[in-house]
Amino acid sequence: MSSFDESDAFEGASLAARAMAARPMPYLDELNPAQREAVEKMDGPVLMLAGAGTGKTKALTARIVHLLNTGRAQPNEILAVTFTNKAAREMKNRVGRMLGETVEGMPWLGTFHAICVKLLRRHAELVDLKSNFTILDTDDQIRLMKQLIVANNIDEKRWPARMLSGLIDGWKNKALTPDRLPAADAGAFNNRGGELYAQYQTRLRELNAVDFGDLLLHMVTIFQRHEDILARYQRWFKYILVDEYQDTNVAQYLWLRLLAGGHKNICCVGDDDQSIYGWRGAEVGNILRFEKDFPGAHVVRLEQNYRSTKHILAAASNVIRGNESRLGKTLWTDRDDGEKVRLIGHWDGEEEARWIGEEIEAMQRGTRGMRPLSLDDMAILVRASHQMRAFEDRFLTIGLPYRVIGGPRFYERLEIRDAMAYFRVVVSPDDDLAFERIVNTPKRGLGNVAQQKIQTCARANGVSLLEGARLLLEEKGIGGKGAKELSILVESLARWGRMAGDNDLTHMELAEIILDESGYTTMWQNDKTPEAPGRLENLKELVGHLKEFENLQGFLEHVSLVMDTGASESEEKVTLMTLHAAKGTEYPAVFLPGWEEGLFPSQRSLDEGGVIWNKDGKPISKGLEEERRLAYVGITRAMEVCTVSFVSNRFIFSGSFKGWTSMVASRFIQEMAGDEEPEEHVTILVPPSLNGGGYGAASNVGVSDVETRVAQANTYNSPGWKRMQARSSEQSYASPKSRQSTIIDLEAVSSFTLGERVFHQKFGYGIVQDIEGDKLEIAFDKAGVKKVVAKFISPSDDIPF
DNA sequence: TTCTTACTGATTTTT
DNA sequence: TCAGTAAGAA
Repeated sequence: MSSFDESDAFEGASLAARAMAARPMPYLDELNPAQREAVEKMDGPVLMLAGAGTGKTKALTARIVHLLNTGRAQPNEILAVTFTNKAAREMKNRVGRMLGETVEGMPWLGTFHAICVKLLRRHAELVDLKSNFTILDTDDQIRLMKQLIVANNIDEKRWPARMLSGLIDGWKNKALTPDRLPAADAGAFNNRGGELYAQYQTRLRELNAVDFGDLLLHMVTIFQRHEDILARYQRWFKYILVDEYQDTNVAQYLWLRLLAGGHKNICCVGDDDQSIYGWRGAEVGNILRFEKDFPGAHVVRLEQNYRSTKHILAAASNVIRGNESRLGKTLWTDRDDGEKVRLIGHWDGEEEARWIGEEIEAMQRGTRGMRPLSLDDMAILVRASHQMRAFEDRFLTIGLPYRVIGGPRFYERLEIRDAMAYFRVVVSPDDDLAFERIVNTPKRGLGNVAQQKIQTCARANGVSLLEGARLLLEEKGIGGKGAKELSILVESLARWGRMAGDNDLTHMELAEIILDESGYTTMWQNDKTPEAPGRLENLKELVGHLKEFENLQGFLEHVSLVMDTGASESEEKVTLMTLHAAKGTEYPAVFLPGWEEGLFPSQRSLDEGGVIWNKDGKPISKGLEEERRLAYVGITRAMEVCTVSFVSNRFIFSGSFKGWTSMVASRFIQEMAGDEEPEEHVTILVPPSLNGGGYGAASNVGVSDVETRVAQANTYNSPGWKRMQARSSEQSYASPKSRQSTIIDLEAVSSFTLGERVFHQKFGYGIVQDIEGDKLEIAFDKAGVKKVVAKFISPSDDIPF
């Protein structure tokens, strides 16, 4: 693939345009009438209401290609915004594929944030920043706020930094600057909210830093205050396209409206029924109001679904019909009826996980005449991430490979953030937050007291922390081993800084030198915790990623905006993720567990979601409607088989309460079946371990029922399970002694020998590699090498199932 | 200063 | 359950 710079892009596109114009435009022929309409209506405001699976990305990319081919705009005159890097990447690729080129020439296709960074770097001085400002992530943000809270003598236990961060984020999402904050909001956070917000903004400016919310907010401010600049961009961006419009917040909305204010050539694509980020500041109102905001808007509905079978679509439509605030679409498909949505009730979460595990294995083999599915074709979508644990436990036990989407990402890990903080200080010595993070990591004997002194010294002289530390050392304001270590660190940082300018040294070599000489690598090598090897592994991987960048600076810039590595795995795996993370994906087989009142819809969304009134004055719960959209998103991920399940008993941890709670099936289950013909699209499955049972029985279990079920469903009555229980209590007795004597220690684990095959409840089967006191090092078949306490291990012939 | 133990509190999450 | 933190002990 060849790349071309912006001046070449002009030639390339017009050549392509002429070549394309000479024959029918093939990309138009592949579109259905609605999609085609959305592509060909190029001027003026267009709202593309694209239901789930209706080929929205296809239409959007075809529109871009069409704009280019018809010569309406050059690649760099089109502004195309998405929410995620993934979406941006995909669109770039697809446009590129259609044009037969990588589209290096579309510099303004990206996320809101990425585009705003680019713009803000050009105009930083207008909001009192330098153009090399740093972008703080959530972690830095919270640490900064914590400092402010402490400095203001506020009890950080009653008023946690996380809470303040949530408030300020919320205000920024609503485009509220400190001076425009309504009194009611300013009074939040123990009456200090507004004040702290203003202080926080001042601190950011002092640090020459912005947070994610600022990227948008600063640009809105600039556009509002400087008409000439706004006008320039209004003219420059001839066409604007917005993906996932239902997810835009107020700040993004204002930003778009300002930019589109001139020609109004804006095309927004979205689906009000898939708006699930209200809690994060997204305003469904933006999409519902589009026609008012842009009078004369052309609305196109994409309603033909290419993804799911008729039954699945019908069940999804039944659910979403329960919502009042929607624009209304009716999805249809010319695919087969397919299989009905399957519904199954279980006794408890463990049984649910076990059943799904077995079902997945069955589908892999190919059941009931259905084609065998790959594990990659199956996904389990849960409401809250803690629900994943039950499945992970089960899958590890049976050795079913799975992948978790979401969760802590690479660049959020402790060791990665530490390493990057080192890089940050080297690249920009003024980065106080990064300096703070690494000054005593690894331990250098620089505790609170010493760090306080550095702070004071820096502030007194009006310099950065690093500079302050240097001055402090000169003045001999600090002694002992801390002083020695600190001077080593200060010198090293200066040395690495000089090395960064050295052309003979690659930035990867520099990174390794920094990590080694700072003692950071050694710190993890000496660490005995089981995570340490993984962390070292991650550090290696980090250095590997550097290869793709020209220098450390470029790398850091990229990482602050793109938090995923985009690494793909090759092995076949079942996917486990939250419903939120599932938006935009599709799988032949989808499992939707945990459909119970209080869990899904979640209690909190019902309590806190707020209420709005419909035109008849009837109250409708915003929270419930969003949950319902989530249910809709879940069902519509399925292409061929959709399995919904719920349990009658769940172990709940909520606040101080901990214990078994009996659950009631989610209202969405009833809604899914529809009113008129209950079982037209839904079929009820009976758990294999039960005779009778079924829907009603499992959702409302009486006491006598409970007892019989325990007897039937409980595999734990097996001798193996009992022996394991006995063993674990026996050895927890033994472990206190093990602290005193190694000899007794060995006795406690003497039932295991090197090379013995054993079983662990969470990690499954493995081989004992090493015995160290009451800890065993075991090479697990599926979970890798781990150190485990002996009491959690049983000989493998002792397994309970 | 650092290691240990006790306590708390718990959706959803991208940039 | 589990992680993250706060207070207390060595």
